[in-house]
Amino acid sequence: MEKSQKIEALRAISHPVRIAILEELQKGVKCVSDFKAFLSAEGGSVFGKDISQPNISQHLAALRHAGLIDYYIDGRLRCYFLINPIIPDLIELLKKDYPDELPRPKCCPVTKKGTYPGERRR
Amino acid sequence: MEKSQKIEALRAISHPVRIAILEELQKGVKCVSDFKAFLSAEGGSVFGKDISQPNISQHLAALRHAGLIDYYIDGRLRCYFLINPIIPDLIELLKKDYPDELPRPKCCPVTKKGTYPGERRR
DNA sequence: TCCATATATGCAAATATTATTATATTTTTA
DNA sequence: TAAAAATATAATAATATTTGCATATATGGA
Repeated sequence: MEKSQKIEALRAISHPVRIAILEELQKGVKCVSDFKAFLSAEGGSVFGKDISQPNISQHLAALRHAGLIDYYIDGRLRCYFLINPIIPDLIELLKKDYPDELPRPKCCPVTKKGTYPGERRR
Repeated sequence: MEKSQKIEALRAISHPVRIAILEELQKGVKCVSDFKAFLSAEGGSVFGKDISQPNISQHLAALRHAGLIDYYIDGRLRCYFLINPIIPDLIELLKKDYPDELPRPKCCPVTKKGTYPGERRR
C-alpha cells in the first residue's frame, strides 16, 4: 500500500462516528441498519444524540471513497465490510493504553530554556 | 491517554507536511530552521514546492495545540520535540508494509450480490 | 543602538468538512 | 400493484482547515 493511501486512511478514520463504524465492522459484515441501531441513543451510541441515517450513509460513502470499506448487496441491504488492512492496526492503537506524555528533553521547567543539540546555522 | 485525545492526534497527523515534521522530530529535537531546510525543494522535500516558514510555524502550532509536540527555547531558536506517545506507533504503521486489501467475504464479483450474515430485522 | 536572524501571529481568500433536510431508488411484501 | 423498508443522493448551511502574505516580536551580534 502506498503512503498516500495510508494518509488518506488516517484522514478518513479521524472522526468519532467513522471510528465507531469501523470498530463495529471489525466484528464482521454489517448493514446500514446495524449501524443505525448501534449509533442510536438507546443502542448505546457513544455520542449524546442519534446519528441520522443519511449521515451514516454519508460517512460510509466517505469511508468507501477513501478505500477503507466496500459492500455487497443482499436484497435491499447493503452489507459493508473492511478492505483496508491498516484499519485493524489503527483500531488497536486506539484501544492500547498509553502514558500521557513521552519523557521530555532537559530544559528549565519554568523558563523553558535549554540548549539546541545540533550545529547552529550561520 | 483518553480516546478523544487519540482521535485528536489522528486528525493532526493526517497531513503530509505534518507527517514529515513528525517523522523528522522522531530523530530528535529540531528547530524551525531544520524543518525549513528539510522541507525546501533542495533539502529533499517530498512535496514539489517549498513550504514557507510561516506555514511551517502554523503546522507546528497545530501540532502543539493537538498535544503532539512541545518546545523549549534556546536563544532565538525554538527547539521542538515529541510528547505524544502514540506518534511513534503511528509513524511505524506508515512505514510498515501492507497488502493492498484484506480478504473479502464471499459475494458475486460481478453483481456484488451475497447474503447478509445476521438476523434480519422486521 | 541598529541590524539581521529566527520565529510567530493576524487576517483574508480559497477550499473542505459536517450535519440537516428533503427526496430519490430499489427491493420486498401485503 | 401499492405501500413500506432500506438505503443513497442532492442541496444547503454552518464551520473548519489551509495557505499566502504582511507584519510583529525577540534575540544576538556589530
